Amino acid sequence: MQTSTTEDYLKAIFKLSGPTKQGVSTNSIAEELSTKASSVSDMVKKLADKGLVNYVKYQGTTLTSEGEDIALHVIRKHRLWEVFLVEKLKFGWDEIHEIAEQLEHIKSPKLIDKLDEHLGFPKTDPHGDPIPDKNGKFPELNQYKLNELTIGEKSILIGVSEDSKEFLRYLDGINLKLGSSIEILDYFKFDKSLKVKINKDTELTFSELVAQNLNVSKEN
Amino acid sequence: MQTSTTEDYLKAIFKLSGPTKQGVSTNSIAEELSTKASSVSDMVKKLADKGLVNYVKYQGTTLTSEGEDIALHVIRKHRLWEVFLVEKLKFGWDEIHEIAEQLEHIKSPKLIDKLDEHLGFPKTDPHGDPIPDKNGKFPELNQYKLNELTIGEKSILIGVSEDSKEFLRYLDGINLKLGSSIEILDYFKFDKSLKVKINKDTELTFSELVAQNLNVSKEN
DNA sequence: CATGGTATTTAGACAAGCCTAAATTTGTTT
DNA sequence: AAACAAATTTAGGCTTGTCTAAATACCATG
Repeated sequence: MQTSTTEDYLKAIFKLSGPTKQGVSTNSIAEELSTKASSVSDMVKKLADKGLVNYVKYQGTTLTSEGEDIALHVIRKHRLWEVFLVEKLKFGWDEIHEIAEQLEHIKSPKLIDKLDEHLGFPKTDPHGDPIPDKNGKFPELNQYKLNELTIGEKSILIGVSEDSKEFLRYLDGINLKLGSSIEILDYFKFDKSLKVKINKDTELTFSELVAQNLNVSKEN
Repeated sequence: MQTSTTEDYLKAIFKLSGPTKQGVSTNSIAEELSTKASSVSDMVKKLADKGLVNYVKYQGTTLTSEGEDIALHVIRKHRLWEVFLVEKLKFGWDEIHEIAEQLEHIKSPKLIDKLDEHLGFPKTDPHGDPIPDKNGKFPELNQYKLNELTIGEKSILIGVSEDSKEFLRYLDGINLKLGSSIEILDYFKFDKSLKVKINKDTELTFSELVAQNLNVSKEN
């Protein structure tokens, strides 16, 4: 059984790996977890000893399949608890993250299965993020964050995860609406920004932050 | 904010203090928490430094009012989660303790108040134990464990917390039924056993374990 | 291809809690 | 009152995960 710190590291590495499963830098893990690079260096060595990550000095970290499995189960728990907090306890969607950060570490497989049932086997959390099933498989949703797509894929905007006025005005300004098409032209690893073509005519660049908040369906 | 270890110590000391709020021995805390007396010695010193317990070497430990307040809030959380597990998730009453042991350490006052509301402000947990309110006050229930009474008090049996065949047959054997009267004649500190008079005619002795499982109303 | 800057790792410490073994206090028994 | 047993505390160490400071590796730029 893992400590909650171990679970936090695996979850952070999973999140930072992105869909391409690239190696994750020590510094990025440190930033994600609000800790120091030296602590991360120590820790990933220990995780590697336990077979949860692949780690080569100076070359970044990836999850092993066992590590990924644990990360997916933690994400499952986090997202199910978020559904509970919003649906049953009537929390606002902006208050639930840090509570779910704690609840996700509760150890009891039976608890989480019963919670899943109690909630009616939801497929997504209150932010629209997909909830892995008990085997760690994501449901087939045809709903993605734009930054989960790869170069060349075409998609349709079906929603946003952020509803601040600033963000929505920005989308207006570039003429991006629900139903607009978005094609990924290029991906810049350095800042994770995306070059895209929208509405089949306009090329522009999205920062990672913008891309994360655009929910799309892949076009077949 | 307290660590969950601190909360566990305070809860254990509260439980062991009993209604008389007697000083608690190092060894009894160690046993309650499945740890060693030397660890307890260390820890109560630290708790005393933080103002949560009164500790005099070789003379036992009591809670300060601040320590008691924390203990009562942990108990509140534990019992509310137990209600949730049984009422909402349909757990059996025998499976919930260790899950609640984890859930009781979740930090979020708002969470616990919303949970309380969601559950309809229950006054007792699935074992019949009273749930302190958000100020740490126990509800007035006129329902007690027999071992919470003091010498001289008279009571009526209204329920049992343990429903094994062995226990129920034992009660039959001494002619103790719902509605029977029980008067506390004496209390033996050494093994926490009670000398009682039942049905206004028969004197006998209950072990602590038996007394804990007899729920009574005080007679006015 | 040398050099400087950034990323990363190592070295050495620290706090929280736990342990075993040894010392000390308390309290009981004669 | 002495001596022994039980309870308790102290001493010294261990693990997990953290930190700062110093050393080292990588890489881009000139």
